[in-house]
Amino acid sequence: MATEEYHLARRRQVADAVERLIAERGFEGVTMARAAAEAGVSVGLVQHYFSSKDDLLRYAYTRVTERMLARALHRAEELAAHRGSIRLALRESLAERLPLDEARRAEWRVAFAFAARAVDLPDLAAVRNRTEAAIRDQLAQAITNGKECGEVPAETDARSAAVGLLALVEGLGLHTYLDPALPAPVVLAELERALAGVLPGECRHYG
Amino acid sequence: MATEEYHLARRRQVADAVERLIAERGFEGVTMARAAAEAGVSVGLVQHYFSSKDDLLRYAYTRVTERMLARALHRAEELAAHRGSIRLALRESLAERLPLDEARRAEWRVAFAFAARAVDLPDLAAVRNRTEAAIRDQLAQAITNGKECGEVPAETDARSAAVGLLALVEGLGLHTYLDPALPAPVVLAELERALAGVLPGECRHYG
DNA sequence: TTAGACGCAATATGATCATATTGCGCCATG
DNA sequence: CATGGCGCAATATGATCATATTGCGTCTAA
Repeated sequence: MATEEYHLARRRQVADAVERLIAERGFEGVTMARAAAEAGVSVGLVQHYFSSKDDLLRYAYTRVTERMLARALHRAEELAAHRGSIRLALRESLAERLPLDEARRAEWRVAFAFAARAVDLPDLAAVRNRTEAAIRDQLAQAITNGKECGEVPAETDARSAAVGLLALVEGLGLHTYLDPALPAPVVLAELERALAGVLPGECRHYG
Repeated sequence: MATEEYHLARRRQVADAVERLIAERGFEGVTMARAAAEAGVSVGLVQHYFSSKDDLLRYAYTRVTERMLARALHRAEELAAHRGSIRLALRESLAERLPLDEARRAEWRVAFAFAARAVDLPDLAAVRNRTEAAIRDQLAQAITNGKECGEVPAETDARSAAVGLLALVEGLGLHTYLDPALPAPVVLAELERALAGVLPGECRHYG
């Protein structure tokens, strides 16, 4: 009965409830009692599986970032298989991080809430930095591939370019989320412009 | 004795204390009692001048954004007077918003803390959107000026470009602040690359 | 000179939370 | 059938806060 599998499932059950709470009421809306209620369990259970609230939050954030990363990797593989242009691949995977529809808005809100708290909580910052670095590597790899087939100028520093693209997407995300007056086409056009800056060429081979 | 001037000074005294608290302990570190202590006054005084904590925070944020905006305007005038290149002017005023030294880190932390809360508090979001729009206008104006003297291609949409540049700077700021492993030169280089994307030319006349 | 309003201090109130404590049912094992 | 430990539920504890209340000194104006 003490299966590890079972324990893991309970931890996830609570962590998922935390995500839902953040999406609905923001970070401030998360309390031990509410997390328990949302997960349909008792406060005692939550305490049993997490040594403190910080521990719970760190676990929940790790889950969020792992999911984001897994999606990025999956998408990269998918596109490698289909051999589309690198620029197209980058556009897709970057645009996916923008809060342009309700589902993405909810996800974005959760991820951003954690990022904002990471400014004060080094634990969360560490989780975040690890993930961002992995995503940057992913982007940098794609850009490097682009060099080989002429989509990207040889003198481009792939790692720097990845930093810039990722930062742009995060900034655009914040604006998009907060300012309903900002039209989505403008946001996407700016992403496109930035991509054009990095990948002036086009090619059909990938990887 | 009931001079308006006096009232204003007290309000500012408390609002400044709030800023210091955020810079030192983050948004969570702000309580009515601590704000009063930091300002060197009683809790009663704070309550007397602000109808609620939210009111106090909104006032403090308004002050922060007004200062940022005033600085942007001042810098624009300064550069118009000296007639440097527009690209130089944009670089300066954008780089200024990055947390690259301790003073800017503190300012950035305060501004970001408010922006993060703005996700949940529409009052703060309104304050923010107003300011961001003004700064974007400022940038857009500079870019438009660039068209007249050939620094900027005629087909560029100045407003869109401003959105992109501002978003990039905000994203770079977040990365810079959270990730000490990210070298400052890379961040500045990416800002430069983005500027090159918008202003491929150079010219010496401004305004 | 006194009535009252204003500016503020001190303290009370009550809500909310994270966490500590206690104990109970159930299952495995002896 | 004991017994002991594990998984949890229920509740207690104490801290922290925003805000309400109360009252006091001082300046103003009649």
